[in-house]
Amino acid sequence: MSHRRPPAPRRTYHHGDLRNALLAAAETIVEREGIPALTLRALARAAGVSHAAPAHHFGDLVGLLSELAAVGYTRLTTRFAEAMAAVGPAPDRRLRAMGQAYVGFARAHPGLFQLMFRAERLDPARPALRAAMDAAGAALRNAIAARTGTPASALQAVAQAAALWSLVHGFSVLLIDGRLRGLLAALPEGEDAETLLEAVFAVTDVAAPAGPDREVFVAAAECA
Amino acid sequence: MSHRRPPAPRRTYHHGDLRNALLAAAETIVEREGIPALTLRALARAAGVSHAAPAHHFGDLVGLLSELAAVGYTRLTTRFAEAMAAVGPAPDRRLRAMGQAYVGFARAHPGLFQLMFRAERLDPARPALRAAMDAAGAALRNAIAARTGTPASALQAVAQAAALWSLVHGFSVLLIDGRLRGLLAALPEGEDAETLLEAVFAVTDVAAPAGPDREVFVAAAECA
DNA sequence: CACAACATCTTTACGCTGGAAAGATTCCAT
DNA sequence: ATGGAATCTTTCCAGCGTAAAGATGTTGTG
Repeated sequence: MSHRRPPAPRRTYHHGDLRNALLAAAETIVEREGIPALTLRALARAAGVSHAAPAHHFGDLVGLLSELAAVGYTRLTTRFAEAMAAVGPAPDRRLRAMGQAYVGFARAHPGLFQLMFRAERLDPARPALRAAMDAAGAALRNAIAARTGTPASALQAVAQAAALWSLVHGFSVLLIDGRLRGLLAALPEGEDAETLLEAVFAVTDVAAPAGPDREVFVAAAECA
Repeated sequence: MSHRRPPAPRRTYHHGDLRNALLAAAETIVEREGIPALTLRALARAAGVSHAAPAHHFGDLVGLLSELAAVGYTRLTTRFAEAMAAVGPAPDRRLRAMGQAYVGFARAHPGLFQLMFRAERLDPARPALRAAMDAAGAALRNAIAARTGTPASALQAVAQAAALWSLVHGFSVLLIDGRLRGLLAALPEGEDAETLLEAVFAVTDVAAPAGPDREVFVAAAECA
């Protein structure tokens, strides 16, 4: 089944598409045994090739991890698109759906997610990684801008973006690390991480219908 | 039974207080060269001892990293206490001060902060680490509970805690990783990460008594 | 003071890792 | 078909964590 596509950059020979096989094997290793277990040699063993074969395709370990992180970012981007398409055009719902997609991705692929933010083991200069990161970042920024509309100030616009990203990212990281176990245990019966996230959104009003009224109300409440 | 003198720790034998010397050297390595550079052998070289000496004090690498993370948590806890003591008894200000202390700690000790949340390289069963983590967590919970008062529901109470923690943690992680550089560059002249954090607090109304409008902010500040 | 038990550090050794270098195999263009 | 290039293997080296045994200074006990 070796069909040839003119612009196809992958020529199959011995193993046939070893590069993609390595990426797939790398992902299962990272999800099942964690990032430290993802070594060039372990990967080569899993793929049934010599330990030097991965280095040929990815240069070194940083190259492999960067390439794997890139597939993570593109997958996250498509997940963003799907989640937003599923809730219609309302900017509020779209932004909230994206936040849920962010956390959902982290829960579905914790190892990959952690790798995507392990800066010291990635090389952002790699074209694939940079492009994938830019795409994901652009999707996030667009959704935030669409919801914010015309902000009162540049500071507020930036703050809203930073707030939403910080919130969903922090929630994802803490949840994956099991740091929220205590809080989850304190939840009423039947509530899980997903409903907690919704409640977090409601409390922060970052991804909920907003207006200056609420802020004024809060300020007034503090006075009393 | 071992007496301990803070000013003159030269009480032990060969090297004298090698354990603390190792912890100090480990911190400088982690801050200057990152977590991957913190190896038992590099640490031994930095301390001028044989490469097996650290293993005797910490068991293995996980033990060393756990012990170092523990000093990070205790330092964070004292930073919490100092920051809250500096702003008086108002629960709002205290909570906000704690959030700022959280991010400030991450900025001051990025390597240590990252290590503290590198679950796969830590052993939470270590008494020192567990105790230090519990202390920091208790401080955080107390400050949140003091501000929340009597919440409308258990879900909301948990959500407020999760929201604040997620927000400051996510902000810290993204800031340290340089992921907020783009947003920081979009800030008005003279604004830095600190003012962005304040704006984030204002937007999320999790730890801020005021909205983004200066009038509202001033009004609320006068009330307090 | 003598001496044994102990804690601390060093030496040695083993298997694992990433990476470089060179050889072998297969594909592709000509 | 043939030369060149891409792909994979083999070999080798230094660094790593860790275990075990040896060396050295400290400390408790008579």
